[in-house]
Amino acid sequence: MSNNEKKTPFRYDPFDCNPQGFNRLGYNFFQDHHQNQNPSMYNNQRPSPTQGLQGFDPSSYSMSFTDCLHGSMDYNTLSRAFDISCSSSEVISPIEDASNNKKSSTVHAAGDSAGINENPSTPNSSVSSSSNEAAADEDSENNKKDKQPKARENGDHEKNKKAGNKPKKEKKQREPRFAFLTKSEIDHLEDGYRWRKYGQKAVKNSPYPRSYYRCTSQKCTVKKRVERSFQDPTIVITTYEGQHNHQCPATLRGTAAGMLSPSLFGSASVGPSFPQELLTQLLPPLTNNQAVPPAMYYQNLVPQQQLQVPDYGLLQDLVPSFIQKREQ
DNA sequence: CGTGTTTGACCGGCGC
DNA sequence: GCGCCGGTCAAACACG
Repeated sequence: MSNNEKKTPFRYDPFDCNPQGFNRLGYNFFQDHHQNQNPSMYNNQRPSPTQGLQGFDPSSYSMSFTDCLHGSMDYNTLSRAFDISCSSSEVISPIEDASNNKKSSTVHAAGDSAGINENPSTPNSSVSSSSNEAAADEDSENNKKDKQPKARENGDHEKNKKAGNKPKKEKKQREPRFAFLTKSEIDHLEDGYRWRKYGQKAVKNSPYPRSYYRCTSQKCTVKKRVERSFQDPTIVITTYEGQHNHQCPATLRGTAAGMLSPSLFGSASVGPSFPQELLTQLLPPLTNNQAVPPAMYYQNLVPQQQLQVPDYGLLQDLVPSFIQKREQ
């Protein structure tokens, strides 16, 4: 119910461009890379609690992220940018897709710390992750269930599920996913797009349910999941899947999103006026098949001091994998 | 009436 | 084979 927004005092006002508005939300991001198929990455060394955004210099990202904004980078490039960034900031870390396989879902979702227990906490308040199925994990991913019944997504889903028609496992490329950890009291954050909730499920080992949203725009298959970290209820985990193939409604309306010029993403301009909710509006339309993790924007925009999550297993689970990837 | 939410049922993968 | 679980569907419902 969109009433969540009404309830929370932290409701973001897109027009509120003051720094405080920005600071209301602490966030970071994690990237759930599908290419990281090695489950062990979750279990291995964890970054020290002092790692994370410490020393993170947003300005170092400006180039890459600006490019991202313009959709001029491919995912590999982005990844490289991430790696570079990581090397200097130790912030970003690719992680397995949070939901494409059970392993990872247990990881980031709430609570099932099974498999990834001890994790030095990261000082960051938020983490984001993205996954790019197209990138590298075809094998395992494709063999796994394609939860989103392809047929359904394509429209002819009518009675398929009942009919039990199994059009054999066709290779399915899943949409890239980008997850965000947001410190917010709002469950469903405004991001400029319109979403329709199509499901809600209880999350194992978590008192907080997970909500499933789908972009209401026709032919836009973007979905997002929203759940709350059970370890730190103030953290909302939003996972986007896919990219919008249309303009952001808010942008079209000439709202705040329209004010957000990509140039503002320059390091110097990383304005406090960029609330998390708006960031996704800046995502370029699906002009190519590259994944452009909004997370990067977040990363670029979020001053580390805003990241203030004290404890959250989620992040702990997510960040380490980044580190490892970087070290590979 | 259009739009969005709720919620139980269903599907399919996975582990045992 | 069975149960668990994540994800989705779709009817019913709520709301403006």
